[in-house]
Amino acid sequence: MKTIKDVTIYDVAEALNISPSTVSRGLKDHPHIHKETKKKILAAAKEMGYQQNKFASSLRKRRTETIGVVVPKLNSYFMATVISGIEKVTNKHGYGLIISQSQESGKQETACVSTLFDSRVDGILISLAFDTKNLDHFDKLFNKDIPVVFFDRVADCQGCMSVIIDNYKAGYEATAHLIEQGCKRIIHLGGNLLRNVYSERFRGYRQALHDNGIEFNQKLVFISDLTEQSGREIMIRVLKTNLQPDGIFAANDASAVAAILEMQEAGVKVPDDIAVAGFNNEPVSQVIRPNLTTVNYPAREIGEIAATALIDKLNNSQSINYSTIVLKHSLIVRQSSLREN
Amino acid sequence: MKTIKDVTIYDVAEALNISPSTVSRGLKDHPHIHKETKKKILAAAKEMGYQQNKFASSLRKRRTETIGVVVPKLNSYFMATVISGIEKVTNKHGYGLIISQSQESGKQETACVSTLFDSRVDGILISLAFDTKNLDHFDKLFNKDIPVVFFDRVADCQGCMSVIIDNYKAGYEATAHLIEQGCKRIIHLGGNLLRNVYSERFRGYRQALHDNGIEFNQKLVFISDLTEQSGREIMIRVLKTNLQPDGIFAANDASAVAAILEMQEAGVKVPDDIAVAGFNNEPVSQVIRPNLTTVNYPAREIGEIAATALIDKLNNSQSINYSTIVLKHSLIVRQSSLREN
DNA sequence: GAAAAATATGCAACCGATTGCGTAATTTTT
DNA sequence: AAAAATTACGCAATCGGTTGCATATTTTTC
Repeated sequence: MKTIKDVTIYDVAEALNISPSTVSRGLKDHPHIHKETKKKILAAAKEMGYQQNKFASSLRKRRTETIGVVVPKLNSYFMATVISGIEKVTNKHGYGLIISQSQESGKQETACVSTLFDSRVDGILISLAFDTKNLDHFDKLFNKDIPVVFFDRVADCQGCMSVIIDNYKAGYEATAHLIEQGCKRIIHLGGNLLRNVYSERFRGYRQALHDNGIEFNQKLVFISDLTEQSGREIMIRVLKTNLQPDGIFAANDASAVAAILEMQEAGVKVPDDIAVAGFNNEPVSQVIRPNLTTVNYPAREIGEIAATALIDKLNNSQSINYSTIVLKHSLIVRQSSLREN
Repeated sequence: MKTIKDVTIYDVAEALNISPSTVSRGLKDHPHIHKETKKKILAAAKEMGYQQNKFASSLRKRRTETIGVVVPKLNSYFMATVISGIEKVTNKHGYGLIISQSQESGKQETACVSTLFDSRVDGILISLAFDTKNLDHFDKLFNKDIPVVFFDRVADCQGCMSVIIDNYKAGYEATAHLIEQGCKRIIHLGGNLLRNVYSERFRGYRQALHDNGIEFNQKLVFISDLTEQSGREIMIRVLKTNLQPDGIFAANDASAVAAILEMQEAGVKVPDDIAVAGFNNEPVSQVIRPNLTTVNYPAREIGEIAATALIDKLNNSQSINYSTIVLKHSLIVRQSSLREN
């Protein structure tokens, strides 16, 4: 066994002939320690290869300097980018990150939150699973005043923060744009309406129809898990009916792309027969021909801001308790919806 | 302040009128504890809402039950999928995960490893940055017998494990396939040759040329960072020269897709004028028209296996010390390289 | 120049789980 | 029935940093 003994503050204290408490305080720049003493401590610590033991510290301080993250799925461009943003911020502030996936299942989500709780994370960043119905699994956290920041797929709950975009407005804009291009029978490919992002986009869709004197038709709305698979299946079904859509507003790019591919195979022309708009501005939107009109979603910023908000809260519990941060989005118009006028 | 006191083994011990050590042992199924006693302990612990304090445990056991992960970039489909696989395994075994990004920089990588070391992770999973030149930054870990498992972008070092695919063979197969389709002047879009994955793919490319009596031409090789951006720029340059390529073997899908898009804009026909093969089988390969021929890379499996190997090593340090695990890949032939014969 | 205040350092009790060793109770062996 | 082995449990030290309070030293105040 090669378990080399680590250097502790006791070793440093002994080397300098001072007490461990002074070393501890010196290391963290405590105001009561003399400048010269601090210098000596820092120098000795460095030379001896001292390395703080975080457990001892956590044990005593009752803080782990670790943040838990729960996302529905890791392997989407959007989520990976959000996490990339989170990591950047937390890393800069010396926090560790524990990442887990709910796999779009409320049950799994409960398990993830529970595990993070058991790991005593200082706070949690979360985007809800498809079928999460209530927030009971957060009670443990609330009871212990562990802050929770929701991003993207958020929930109403008092005292916790949310980082989102205005999904209603974005849905409205996308739909209005399609209408402007002459669409009158617009299909909506939506996600589970339990989730704010999807219900809001849907609401925007309906309102845009209404404001432009188009009657809402429930038959044109398809709710699914928004996977490529589902997009294809729905499109196959649609093309067999006589719904005769002339536009599609999809709640994500994956299903929009799937729909386009399926239409092209069936000989339907995009955008002339059917114009399409997606959501998220994933890279694939610029690969598909015609390029996909979509809503730009500031993924990295969402991650950065959510993480910053959480850390802020942790460092300064009486900080401003804003409940919601809304980031800017923008409609990116590309060929998939642009018709010659 | 609402810092509610946690339930400890002392509380449980007191409630049952036994000693804390017995509670501790009972909780982890120690063989010296009576069955009935264990039952009582478990029941009481559950009822009282006992929750293990991992720091106290880590402090004493000198283990964190946490694994560090370093990847070049998080926001690629490939990496996100690998991590998804890692998370699945580590989560099942009760390990936490600390994820960090080197951003393809050796310097950043050193910082990441150092931070993970300071966090006392039990082991590390890593895929090397583009320009990592040596393994000095792992010395700390080696000195303390902290196991390191490399995946995808690996390095030679004694005593550590690697999880990869046979990149040489894959490169060979992709190139041979293009040759079979009649290509004679095949461009190679490669990555930094410091990294095994790219040098091996390149080696496969050369060998396939050689075995088919085609002379290697350095002018047809373009080394870059393999971003979409680079792919486009290189292609623009190529189309201005009189290199007259009739095939492209790209070391990843992103650059292959970029090349195709650029060619299509220039009126070059894929695959008839130039046939294309990529690498990784990212989702985008099935969106681009024509669909991209590529090498299927078992990303999730790589993550799962690397994590399993590491945990195995942690739980059983005298476990079999295989140095390398090679997973199966497969060439997926699609329209981008298929010509009418 | 004595009292008060400010500055600098040390003492020792934590935080909560783990574990080597000792002891008591029970069972097995001879 | 005595000795040995096994089983079940408790004692108390330990992991290493933190922090309230006490003490020592220096500076400021009147």
